[in-house]
Amino acid sequence: MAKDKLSERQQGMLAFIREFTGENGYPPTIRQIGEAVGISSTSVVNYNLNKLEKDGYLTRDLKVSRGLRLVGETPRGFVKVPLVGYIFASEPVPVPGEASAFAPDEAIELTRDLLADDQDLYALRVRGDSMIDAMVNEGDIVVMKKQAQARNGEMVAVWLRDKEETTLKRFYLENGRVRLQPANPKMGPIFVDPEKVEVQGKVVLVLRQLN
Amino acid sequence: MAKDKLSERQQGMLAFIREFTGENGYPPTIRQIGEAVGISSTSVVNYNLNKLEKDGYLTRDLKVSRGLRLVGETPRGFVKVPLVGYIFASEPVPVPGEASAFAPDEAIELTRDLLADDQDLYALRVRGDSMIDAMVNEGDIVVMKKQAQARNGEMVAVWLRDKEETTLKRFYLENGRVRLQPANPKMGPIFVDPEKVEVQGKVVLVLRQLN
DNA sequence: CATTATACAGAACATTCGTTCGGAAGTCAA
DNA sequence: TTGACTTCCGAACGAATGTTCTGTATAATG
Repeated sequence: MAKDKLSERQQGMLAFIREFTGENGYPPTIRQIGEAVGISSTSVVNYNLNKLEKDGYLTRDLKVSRGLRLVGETPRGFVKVPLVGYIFASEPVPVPGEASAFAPDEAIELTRDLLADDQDLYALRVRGDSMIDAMVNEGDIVVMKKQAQARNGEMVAVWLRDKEETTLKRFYLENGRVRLQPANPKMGPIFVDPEKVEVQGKVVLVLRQLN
Repeated sequence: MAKDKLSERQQGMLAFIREFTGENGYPPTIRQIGEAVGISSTSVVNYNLNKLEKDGYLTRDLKVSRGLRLVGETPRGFVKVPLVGYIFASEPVPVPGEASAFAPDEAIELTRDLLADDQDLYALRVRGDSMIDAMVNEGDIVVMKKQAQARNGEMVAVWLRDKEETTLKRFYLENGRVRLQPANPKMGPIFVDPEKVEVQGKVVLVLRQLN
């Protein structure tokens, strides 16, 4: 609660805890903190840690070695999504084989709060500019969730049998036909016979890195 | 190195370590691991940990409490980017004030490998569909790096003084004039007097979450 | 059969590590 | 001044925790 400014020592402690934890994968002990910031007595470190906790900068688990956690650093929720290939209009999208749970030459790491769900995900790099109507372009990465069915309104990757083409669209089944709505609101939908549509997966995230 | 398959116990240990660490921010003790997977003797846990280390599944720091680290389990690279507002065509983009280092009602967390740089970043939510030519749309999130100058080829947010409009384009200064190139390759560039262009920041990442 | 390696248990041991206590020095207000 | 409060130190205590040792059972090997 005390909204006092932190003492230099306390700032140093926070900085050290952050750095140490990042480097070692576990937090430092009281004695390590003391040594780092130049405190000879463990009780003083303890004293300041309690203060920092009261001020809301960290959480302590009493009686537990290294029982520290910086608040805000918390979530620690990662998802590693294998980058399994490319997506472009003229081919069906690759779907990672069941068996090959692991062979990802590459993977991207995302924080879990970017995703609603973290099961059955895989990522594809967009190749070519044939998907501009889906607002994705060469180099973008689309994160897909493996599923063969789509619910209305979901953005899915579909393979159009007769056109022999992959496309990313919002999916609507209505009046016995499938309406595929481009992401770009300035473009109109296309209508397809449900028999001719193969849902390859649902798009859950699009990433575009600029450099 | 032993490429034997892991015993069920060892898999359980790895899973527990991963879960515990994710939940608490620090790894479990030997005894906690033992309890979790049903091993009564600390020596047996130790034994299996050594085996797992030899097989390359984790790293141990001897003599150190909770001195465990799962390999491949992320170098813990987070970046917390404050979500400071909205971007739309009819207003200049907000730039977080120098002083207000903290006031982010919201923030998004990204893994560091998504970004080339992690300094001076902030995020904006796209409002409206007036930026479709930049391949971003309502609801998308753009991550910006604060900078007032652009180098050729960079994707920047610029404020066009005479049009009174914000736009996202690739920036090229050539022959004394500025060429602004839309992300959408099917659209042509616009040319502007350098005096009329205010660079508000560089776009480093575009995120689109679908739900 | 004897030998070796693996996987485990239990107990004891040795540190590491969090906690507590008495006290000292400084600041601030009554 | 006195008294409270804060910040610090040093030392000691006890619990938490990693390590080691002895021993057993099993399977594979020759």
